Amino acid sequence: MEETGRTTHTLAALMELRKRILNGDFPGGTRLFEVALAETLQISRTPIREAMSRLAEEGLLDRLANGGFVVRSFTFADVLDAIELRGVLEGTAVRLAAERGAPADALQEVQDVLAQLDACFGSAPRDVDFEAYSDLNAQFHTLLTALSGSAVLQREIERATRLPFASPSAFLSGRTNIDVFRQSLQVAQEQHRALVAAISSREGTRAEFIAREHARIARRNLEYVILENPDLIEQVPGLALLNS
Amino acid sequence: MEETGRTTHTLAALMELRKRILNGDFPGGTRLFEVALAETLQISRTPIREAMSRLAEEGLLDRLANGGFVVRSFTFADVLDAIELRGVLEGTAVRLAAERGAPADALQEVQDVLAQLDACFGSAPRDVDFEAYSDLNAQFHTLLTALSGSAVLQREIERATRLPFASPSAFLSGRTNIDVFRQSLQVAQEQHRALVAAISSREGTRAEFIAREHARIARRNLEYVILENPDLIEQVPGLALLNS
DNA sequence: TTGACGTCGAATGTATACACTCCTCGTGTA
DNA sequence: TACACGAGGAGTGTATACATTCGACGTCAA
Repeated sequence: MEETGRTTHTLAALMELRKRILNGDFPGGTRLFEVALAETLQISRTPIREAMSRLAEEGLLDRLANGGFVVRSFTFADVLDAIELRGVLEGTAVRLAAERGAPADALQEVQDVLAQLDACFGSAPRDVDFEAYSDLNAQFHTLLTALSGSAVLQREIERATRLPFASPSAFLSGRTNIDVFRQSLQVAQEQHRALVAAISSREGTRAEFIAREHARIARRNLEYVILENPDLIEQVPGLALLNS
Repeated sequence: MEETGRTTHTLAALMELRKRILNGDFPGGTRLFEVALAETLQISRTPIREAMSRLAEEGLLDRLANGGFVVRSFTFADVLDAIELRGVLEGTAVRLAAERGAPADALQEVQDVLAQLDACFGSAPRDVDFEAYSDLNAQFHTLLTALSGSAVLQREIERATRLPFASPSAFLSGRTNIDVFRQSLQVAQEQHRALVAAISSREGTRAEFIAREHARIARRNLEYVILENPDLIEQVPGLALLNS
């Protein structure tokens, strides 16, 4: 993230507002007022404006026609669509990587992360180091998109992936104990391997297909988990902003 | 566009800066300073900041780590990638439209625009009403993406389409007299028809394929036109910001 | 010569006062 | 009752002064 640098009021407000939005303190459609937030956070309107502007960039806020911001409304269908979108974009990235030919050293780097991911799995099917897996998985996907050689695509993927819940594993893995979810990680890892293999052998179409399936499984898992445990929406910070 | 409303200094600065950037007044990599621009435009720093913030949203400016903005660098390869990306996204939209089944009235609306597009073509191969075609074409693509039924996807498509030159016909058609370009419009219109037909008959895979081919032709045309007429980069406003 | 250190300045961060706009609500009149 | 009009207030737009930060540059000493 970029907000590890200097601590300014703008960054503090940005993080605080993002936290509150994802936490569900402001339901979708809520209008945010500069003056009110300035009082709440004990700072002036200026950094509040700046922070809201950046949250609009991130897609968490919408600008109103005549000034002001409202919290963006996300439905459950939106979340599923975001995952599908991510699959399409990553699919394009790996297709391009295969078609254009990824540099050997970059490919090796991906292989290394892949091996590290393997190390997260223990002997039992449900024995997985979630914490490590999450981080490595994010790293894996980042390196993968970089293989495409398209700065434009990479940038848009980063954007789309930041949409709430575009990567369900990132926020579900550490917080739930649902078996179906744990076991799906084994499947995911299989796909990771197949993906890298397809890129290496320059099979663009196949790589794209696998990436899409990969996202589709993530999508289906989230769908399943939520439908089986509707109370998760209240429990998991970040899911609380859902409208429906 | 949204900037037809009330005329504020922020909007004035936004439009002026965007114009200058696209015009090539600020080459990619140029850092923009608040004070300097405030003096130039005879307004205070506040609306300048606001305008730059929005230009960062649009993807024309990049934020620097410790504050400030630089003009984003676009290479010719970036432009081609942006077109490819647009093809992928629109492809996804029409696939979803076909798979999920688009509402009949919305589909009819698309058919209407399709017919209007037909009316832009005269009897001779090169006899095309560019002005009308451009507007209708943009409208056609907008309606098409709306058929997907995915608000998230539609939003990201609008974003990606706003990237400079993601829709080459929009800025080339009215300004050039290149024959190959004129005739390609006939091909494009063929694809439009096939696209709508595929959606109507619920052939998602086929619809997606056509949309991608559609963008690929746009890409190839732009590539061809620019390589044959490198001086266009200087002549056409908006192309001037290219770095290489 | 090179490196550490301190000063200065340029540029952004922040606070705040004031201006403007739009919406709401009440009042008046037909 | 219905509608036009106008005042008031809520909220954002804008200007500006001041604070803060970071980097450039020069100085000094090893």
